[in-house]
Amino acid sequence: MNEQISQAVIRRLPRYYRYLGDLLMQGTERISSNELSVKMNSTASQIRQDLNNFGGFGQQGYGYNVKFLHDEIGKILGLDKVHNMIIVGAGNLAKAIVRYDKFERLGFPTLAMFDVNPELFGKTINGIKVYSLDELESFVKENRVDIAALTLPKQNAYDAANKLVGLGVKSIWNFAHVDLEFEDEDVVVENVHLSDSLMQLSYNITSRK
Amino acid sequence: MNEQISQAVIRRLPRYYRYLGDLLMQGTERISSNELSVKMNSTASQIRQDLNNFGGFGQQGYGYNVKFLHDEIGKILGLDKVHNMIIVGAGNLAKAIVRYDKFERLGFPTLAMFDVNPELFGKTINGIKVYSLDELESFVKENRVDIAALTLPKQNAYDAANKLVGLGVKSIWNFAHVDLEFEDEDVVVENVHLSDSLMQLSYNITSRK
DNA sequence: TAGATTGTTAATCGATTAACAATC
DNA sequence: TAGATTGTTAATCGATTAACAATC
Repeated sequence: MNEQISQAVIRRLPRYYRYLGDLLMQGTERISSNELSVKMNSTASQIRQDLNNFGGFGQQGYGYNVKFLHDEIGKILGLDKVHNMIIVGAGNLAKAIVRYDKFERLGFPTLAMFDVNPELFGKTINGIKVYSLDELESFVKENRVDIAALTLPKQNAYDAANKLVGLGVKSIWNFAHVDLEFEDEDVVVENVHLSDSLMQLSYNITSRK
Repeated sequence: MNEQISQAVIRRLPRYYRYLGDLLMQGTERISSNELSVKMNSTASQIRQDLNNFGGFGQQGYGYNVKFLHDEIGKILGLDKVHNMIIVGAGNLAKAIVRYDKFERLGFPTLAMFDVNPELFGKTINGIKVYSLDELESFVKENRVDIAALTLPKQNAYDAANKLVGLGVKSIWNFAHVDLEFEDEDVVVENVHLSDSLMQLSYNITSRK
């Protein structure tokens, strides 16, 4: 798999996955790109183009088998594998993530949380233990950590991120309001910048007036 | 202001705002599009194009005045105005939002939270009171509510969203994993789909292998 | 076989980058 | 005035949409 697929396409995959999951639950067996495009408010053409980046999942004259396509997109997204997660920074956002069962169900269990605040050490949130940041190194060495969610303040995010990458963690789900960059080319970063999102909303409010 | 500006541009504005804010704090007075592009890992051309959608903020031979540009982008994003916010669904994510002072500092104070759980009624989180969802109507009528953050489960999100829009709330910051659509054309929705974000990360992990 | 719908190529549209004249 | 750097037009690149032959 080497023809680099654009992030525009990747960003749409979870949405396909969600709509197909809904259809599956409703017991729908097959769907055409056109029917799906109506539901999703997109175009049949885009759907077919997107899917054909990964292979021919449909059948002429029939459309797509919902269950099969759902499974295939799941595999493309790596949802057939378990990705162990740790959360660095045990604040409110961390709590929200660790209490949100859905991530675990999707194959992203949280193994542990880390913080600098000694009052939290040893406490558990939703059954997940909070460790001292000092224990990060030994923890990462003893456990397979696929993803580190960074939910700490801007100022501490850089150091934590570098430490994590130094320890071999290859992917970071970054909630801190900074742009992380690494020398190591195969570190993957996904940013969730809530204030950027809020500002975008604000712009769209303002521009409608 | 009518030449519709693309969301691709808008999505970059908060990032400009952040970098300019950092420069401001460092005491930098002026910056050229080229210097800024190096810092931001983008292109000088893109920066100039983006900014010129809104006006000529620079000066030939000089570059951009950091403070002036920062302020102007703030105004474009509507950060010179206060946007009152309520949070519907007083779960962990709601707590994270209401405890994150930054939003208030940016001009997005939270007025109140709403939930269905009677145990929460009357409680305050970070000084913000939790009301019953039944009180939503009277609250919205008595207070100016610019933004409603939706942090409740999928199943309840539709109803809450429709109720809000029916009451005249024009913009929704949607954390529920559904796509909201409204007849009212000037309702603005900004989605934060955390699981989509996580899946995108997962894809990028998988595709690097 | 006829009808439906995909997979895929071609056309269009929009966004990014390059180039350069205008101007501070 | 000379140098720097913008604002803006033109060129390129990439993503979306349209069209249609392939095929179930």
